[in-house]
Amino acid sequence: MPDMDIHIAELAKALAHPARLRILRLLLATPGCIGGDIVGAVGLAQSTVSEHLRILKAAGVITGEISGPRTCYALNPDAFAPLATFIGALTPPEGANCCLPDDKETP
Amino acid sequence: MPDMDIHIAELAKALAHPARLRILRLLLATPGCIGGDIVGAVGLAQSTVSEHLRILKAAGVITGEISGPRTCYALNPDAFAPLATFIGALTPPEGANCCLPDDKETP
DNA sequence: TTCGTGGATCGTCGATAGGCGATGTAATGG
DNA sequence: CCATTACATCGCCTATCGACGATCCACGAA
Repeated sequence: MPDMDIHIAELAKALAHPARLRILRLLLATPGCIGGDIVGAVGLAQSTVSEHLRILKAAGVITGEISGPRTCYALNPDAFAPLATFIGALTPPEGANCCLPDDKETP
Repeated sequence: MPDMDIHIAELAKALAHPARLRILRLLLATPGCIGGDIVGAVGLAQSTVSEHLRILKAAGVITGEISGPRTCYALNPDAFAPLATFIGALTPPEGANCCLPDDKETP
């Protein structure tokens, strides 16, 4: 049943670009609703950023809600579950750190 | 510092293909050392499978050790850590499940 | 040494992704 | 009403991916 694999591969593909990772980090760091601020932050053309947003939205990892003249993007954390499960399955033995969200790394 | 993002993107790209996911599942399910059995299992040409293995090896997610006439491939679970961390960071709020690789959720 | 086997590499093809500027389209502000 | 703002979409181009057959290479066996 390669169904799941295809879906997981699509999720991974959505993450397979630095610009999209940066966009996701921005959405994570921004509580509310940012629009074209993303364009300035990633340093790419507006059309390019719009395309990346479209890809992320198509993969289901973000949502875009039109709010007046702007569009409000937000993370959809649930969408990552299949990929996270897959990666978790590959890491049974030495994944010593379990669940601790230690933020103290990268001092 | 887009260093990390580039690395994470490479990891994600390694997972961004159903054939490679299948190969990883095979390596997970196989304790020892399989060689060309992979070719038969994924249903692609030998050269194509070899290329996928090369991509996985280049991303550092598997290791290939030449053992006589064959090559022994094995998972490298540690390699997924940066990607797993990134995905984990995107899932703070409603990700009630912490670390469990329990497959019994999905209500 | 010569063979046969298991992988790796090469060359090539069509398909897709990534980037940009230009243009299209709603909704707001004057 | 028209102008502006904020995105989305459209071509167009280059670069990379994915797949294959053909070929090369290294080792063990005869």
